[in-house]
Amino acid sequence: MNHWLMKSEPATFSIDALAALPKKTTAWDGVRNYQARNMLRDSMKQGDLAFFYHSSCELPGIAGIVRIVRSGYPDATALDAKHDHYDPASTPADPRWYVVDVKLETRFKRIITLDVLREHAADALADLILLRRGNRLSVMPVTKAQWDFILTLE
DNA sequence: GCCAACGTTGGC
DNA sequence: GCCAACGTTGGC
Repeated sequence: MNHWLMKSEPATFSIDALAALPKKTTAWDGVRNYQARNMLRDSMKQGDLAFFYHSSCELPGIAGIVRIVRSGYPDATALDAKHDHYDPASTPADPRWYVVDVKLETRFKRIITLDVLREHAADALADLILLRRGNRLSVMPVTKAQWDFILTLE
């Protein structure tokens, strides 16, 4: 089983919004970056766990954990001309963008803030992609060691 | 709102 | 295939 971190702007889709859904499950759509797409399409497997990260907000940080409940399949929002995330270059025969389905596993009582994560940037989290300068990747792998360490910060 | 960093686009 | 211009991300 692999571990991941997935970013979302809470103003667009927050962990509370996920918790409010009937089955606490949704397609993680709208990713339009090839590196992230490749992970959604090729690497994320049913049963994997991912941190749900809130970005571009008052308190950036990890808000909880989701489980991947369906591996990669084409992003329908890219095929819908009326949708904000429509991409005319993506077609049903040759889909360009992918989603996975995620289900809420745990909502942390308190966010593990970016500040707290940064406190360990010199040691346990030295290689965490999230903390790399200029990092913009919205879906990224997390090692088991990083995952376990971050859980101790909750 | 600012700005650094980075990915993408398009002219050549 | 290069690279400047542009758009986006995301923290502050």
